[in-house]
Amino acid sequence: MIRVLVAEDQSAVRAGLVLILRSAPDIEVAGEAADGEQAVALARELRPDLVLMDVQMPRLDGVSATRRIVAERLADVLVLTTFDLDEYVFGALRAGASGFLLKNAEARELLEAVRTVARGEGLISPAVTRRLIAEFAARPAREPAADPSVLDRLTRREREVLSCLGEGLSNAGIAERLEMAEATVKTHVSRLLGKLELRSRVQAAVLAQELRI
Amino acid sequence: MIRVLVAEDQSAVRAGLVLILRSAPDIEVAGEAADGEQAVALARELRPDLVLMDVQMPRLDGVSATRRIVAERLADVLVLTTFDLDEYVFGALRAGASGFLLKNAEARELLEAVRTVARGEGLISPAVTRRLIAEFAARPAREPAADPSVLDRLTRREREVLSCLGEGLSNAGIAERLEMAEATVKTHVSRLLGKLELRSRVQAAVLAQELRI
DNA sequence: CCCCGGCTGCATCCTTCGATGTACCGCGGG
DNA sequence: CCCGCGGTACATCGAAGGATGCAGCCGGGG
Repeated sequence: MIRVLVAEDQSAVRAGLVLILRSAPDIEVAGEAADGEQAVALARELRPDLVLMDVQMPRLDGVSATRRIVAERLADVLVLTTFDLDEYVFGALRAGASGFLLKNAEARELLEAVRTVARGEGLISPAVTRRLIAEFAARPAREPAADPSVLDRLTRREREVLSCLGEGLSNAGIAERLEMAEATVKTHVSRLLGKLELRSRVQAAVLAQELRI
Repeated sequence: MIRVLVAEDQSAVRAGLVLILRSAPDIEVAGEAADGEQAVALARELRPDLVLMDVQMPRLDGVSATRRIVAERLADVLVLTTFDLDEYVFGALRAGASGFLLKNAEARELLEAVRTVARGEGLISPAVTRRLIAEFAARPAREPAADPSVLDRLTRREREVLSCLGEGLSNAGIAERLEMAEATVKTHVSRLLGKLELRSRVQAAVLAQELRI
């Protein structure tokens, strides 16, 4: 039995969703929420298998609610919306939603979507899948250019200094942050430049950026 | 009528796919290819609506073939594979595939997938959708942190210098690249630092990185 | 026409950076 | 024990960077 929490502010729509869900023998409506805050609260309380989440809701929008629920690992989230705006789709998926369905979906599709997500799989409305693919393809592949293994050659202190360099700090700034003399900072900078085969702190900063540190 | 080109090296599997496709009244098998090279050549010749593409094929693999077909805008590509390895999935999607289906799909699902892609929508096997979402979410959101509008305040020359800074070049290096005296480079660096409210070239380099310039 | 303001270019001066030499500490092996 | 080695720390000095002042150049008004 799949226990579902329905989060949708328009009561008529919510009633419709509940009706559809109840029509399935393997699905049970565990609760109903009329806004995002309630959705999070009820998810904590009821621990459903899945939350059917509308995007547009008062108090706390569906995307934010999704983020919280996923962060606390309370349940999987299937996001439901009328509009297939990119910001909704990408926002919801980045928030950790397991699926994204448009409201114009058939009742049958909705039930199938619930079962799919409950199985631990993912589901995207066909109409938005192509844009997701496009967006995905557009993003540059995680550049293997920046090789984290080079960091192994650095000592802990040197890594700390490199991190500071990535923030654009001056030697004086680093000295203050790491509580050492500026002269010492220079030593570390010099050594890490040598180990990484760089010629200036600027290149080190760029590298730190690429390595996200 | 949807015209489909089937690209699959194992003849038995290919025959099975053709049989399934022929069973649908709205789908026509326009041709069959036994490797990637053939697939590209036949796509050029037959101009099908859609190519059903296996990943593992001799001579030219399915991902590369997909890349070519999409680059030439010959047809949409629905990639088919036995294994849902990340490299296949992400590779195929980045190559421009419109859909990705596992071979364990039912005949009905296959036909539905063909129709979906032919409609211009996208389709991903549920089993791999979740990983696509995860991968998508893992990629850093195009950070709005770095605001491209600040660049409007810079002159063309200053933007060129900023770009060089982003590569970690020294003033001397920039002078050579842009063919001006080092003293002039310093002027531009100084001015752009002021306009961007930064305090060192390192911060400018970091900013240039974030803006991807 | 001339003037003005912004862009571009260069030179001067002081600050910061980076290379180098040295010293201290802790640790493992001869 | 003493030595060597790697990590950390600091001082010194030449080199690079950054601020500032100033000059030519162009385009739009007055």
